[in-house]
Amino acid sequence: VLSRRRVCPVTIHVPEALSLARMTSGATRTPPRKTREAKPRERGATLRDIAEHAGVHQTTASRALDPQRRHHVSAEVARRVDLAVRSLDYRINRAASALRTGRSRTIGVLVPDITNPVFPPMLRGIEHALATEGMFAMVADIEAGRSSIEVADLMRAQGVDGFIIATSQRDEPLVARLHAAGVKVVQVNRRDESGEVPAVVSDDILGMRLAVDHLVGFGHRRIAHLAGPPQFSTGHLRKAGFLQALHAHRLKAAGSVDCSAYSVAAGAEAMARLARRDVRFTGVVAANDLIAIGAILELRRRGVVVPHDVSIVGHNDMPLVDMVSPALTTVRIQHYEMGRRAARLLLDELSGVNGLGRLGGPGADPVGAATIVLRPELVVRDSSAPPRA
Amino acid sequence: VLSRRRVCPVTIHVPEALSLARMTSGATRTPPRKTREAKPRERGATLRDIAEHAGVHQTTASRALDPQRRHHVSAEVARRVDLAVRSLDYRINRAASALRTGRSRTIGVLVPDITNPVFPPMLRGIEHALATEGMFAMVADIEAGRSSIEVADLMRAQGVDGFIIATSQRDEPLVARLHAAGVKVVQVNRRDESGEVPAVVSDDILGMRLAVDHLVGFGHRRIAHLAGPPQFSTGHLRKAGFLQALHAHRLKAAGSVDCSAYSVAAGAEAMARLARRDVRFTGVVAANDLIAIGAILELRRRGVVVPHDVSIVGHNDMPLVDMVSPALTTVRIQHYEMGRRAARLLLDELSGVNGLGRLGGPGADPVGAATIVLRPELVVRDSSAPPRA
DNA sequence: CTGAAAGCGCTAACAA
DNA sequence: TTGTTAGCGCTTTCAG
Repeated sequence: VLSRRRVCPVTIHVPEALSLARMTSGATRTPPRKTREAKPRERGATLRDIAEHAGVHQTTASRALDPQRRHHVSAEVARRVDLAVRSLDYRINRAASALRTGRSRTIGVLVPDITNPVFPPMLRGIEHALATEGMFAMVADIEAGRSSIEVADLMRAQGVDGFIIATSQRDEPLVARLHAAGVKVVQVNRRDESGEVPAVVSDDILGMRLAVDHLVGFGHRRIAHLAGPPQFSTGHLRKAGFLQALHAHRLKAAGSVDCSAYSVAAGAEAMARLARRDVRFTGVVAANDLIAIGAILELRRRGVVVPHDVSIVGHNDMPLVDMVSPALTTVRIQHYEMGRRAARLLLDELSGVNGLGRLGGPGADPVGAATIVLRPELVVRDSSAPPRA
Repeated sequence: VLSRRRVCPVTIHVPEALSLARMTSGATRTPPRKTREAKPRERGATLRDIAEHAGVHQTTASRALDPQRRHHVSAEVARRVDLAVRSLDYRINRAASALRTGRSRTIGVLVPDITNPVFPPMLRGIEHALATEGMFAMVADIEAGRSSIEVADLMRAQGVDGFIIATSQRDEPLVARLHAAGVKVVQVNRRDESGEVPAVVSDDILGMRLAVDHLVGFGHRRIAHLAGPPQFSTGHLRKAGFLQALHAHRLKAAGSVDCSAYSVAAGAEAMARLARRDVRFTGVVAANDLIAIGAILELRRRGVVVPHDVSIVGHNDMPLVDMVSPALTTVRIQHYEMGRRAARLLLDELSGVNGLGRLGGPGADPVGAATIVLRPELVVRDSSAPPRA
């Protein structure tokens, strides 16, 4: 029986200093760590190794390594600990840290379709903001058929510290559920309508006003709208903004049809429906660039030339829309900045006022959730022009 | 002193069954858990709660919840455990699990620039593959100025089970370093040249042959190349493939210039350099679509019409290149599939042959690393045509 | 400023 | 098939 109890029979690729530390410590401990043996991968140096190498107690080493508490240890100790870290190639074990503190330094990000060019820059903004705090994003692409609730539950099990959600519908059960459970959530780009969960969005109403004003400025009077899916705040608000902007000019919509999705196909299909209605229009404001492109394709198919016969304005200023033919006039929104701000907002929530003052949970923020609204700008290109005389 | 030692003075939002379990257990345990008190967020039910609710031991509950070991437990117990899970809204604590097992069910993904439309579908493939195993991707966008080595080290600290790397240069210190440390790594799209680390790539040589054969088939004889950055395998191999394909037709390159990046700007700049050389060409094969578009812009600026005066073929079939003017003839590569396969390869490595047979580390796979090469296909559109007579 | 002690929630090894 | 025991590596009291 005793023969099985040897200390770490094999050691591979472990710096010498480290294995020394291990051996010395072996004696002072309860029975040697047998669990150490057949691990999936050798584990690196631990805090105990650092402590021994630096000749201090674990606790002290831990303090020396935490920027927050670093100044509670003597300069000399800090130096020795740093040295040990370097010579043993120590990396903190976040799993252990997470288990102990309940914080994983990870956040969950839910996007509806990374393939939609709107989201990559947002993701970028999110990651860059997280990186400044040494945190990471666990990204999940919620494809059709996968429940965002299930994915979020898995992420909660993983211990994410909070969520950034770009999949919100206007009535979004997931957001409500997470919020009710006291989980920190920030919405980005789209938002639910509870008003209880913070969000970072573009000013969709203003965006549509820019588009409408532009066409009206050209002299267009008969303007139609290809609306986004009404279950998203973007679709809903842009449509409202469109109508509102027309109203300000004392105009009525020449027509408006909802698209089933933000896609080229849906845009083409919607334009076909609009055309079938036999309404007259000289300008079209689309809820998004993909829809605008679909519309252009459908018009072309019908022998209508953009912008000669009909002007079209998109929304988002996706990459390459300056290269399509005709180059698309569109409303540029701040994707990267939206992502960045959303992450910052979440970080603030995690460490900030709400962190300990209240216990989180529903109603934790009686003032109402923070909402950040970013300003879009119009980018005029070739798909819009004055109407034919 | 004693007054401070009360057990959990406040309990909020905890299901009744749960708090009951807690109280009962309190007695049988060592001193009551004081650490429980001011946590960042209330923790949910634990395995111990489940065990008590189901009237079995923790270990048994654990077994019942692990699909691997579930059949080692009686059907009745399994049922009771499932019931407990549902009624207590239990979610496994992966941090604890990770600490114990050394596996986090997370993998790290490094991309050079998510904003480049090549990567989102790859990411998608990766995530979908991981999702089948309930795993997640921690994605980091390695922007200029952030060291991929540092990011990877942070991710290692987070305990990722492996890496998928899309940032490889031909001589990639990161890949070498990780591999040397016995970390599981798979490369996608680009690969290093050590040949020791598995990769999933597109057949770049074949891709260029398709492009060249297409132009030659049209009757082009003077064909130039706009090469990708030579430090990437894609840039290097596509250039080699281009030359090789020309050679097979007994032709010589009309010229070849390297681009400094895969971008529209770099493509335009390279085309300008090529034009300045005063070489004659009727066809151009670009290493990537963005470069091709940059080239088209630059040619247009110089009064050269595509495809009337010069034909251009791109590479990748990025979204929207069918909409640019002229619609781009290009080589389509399987982005989504590359990502999916890369993830599967990594998963196999993690659970498979290498998992326990060898100890990982350098030389763990004496047969040589697996490489998966996917076939590209040519997509003919409007940017290529027979040369003028 | 430093150290001792305890335990976060889980699972592997062993024993019954 | 089930239970016992121990400990993964960290941080948090609390005591000196």
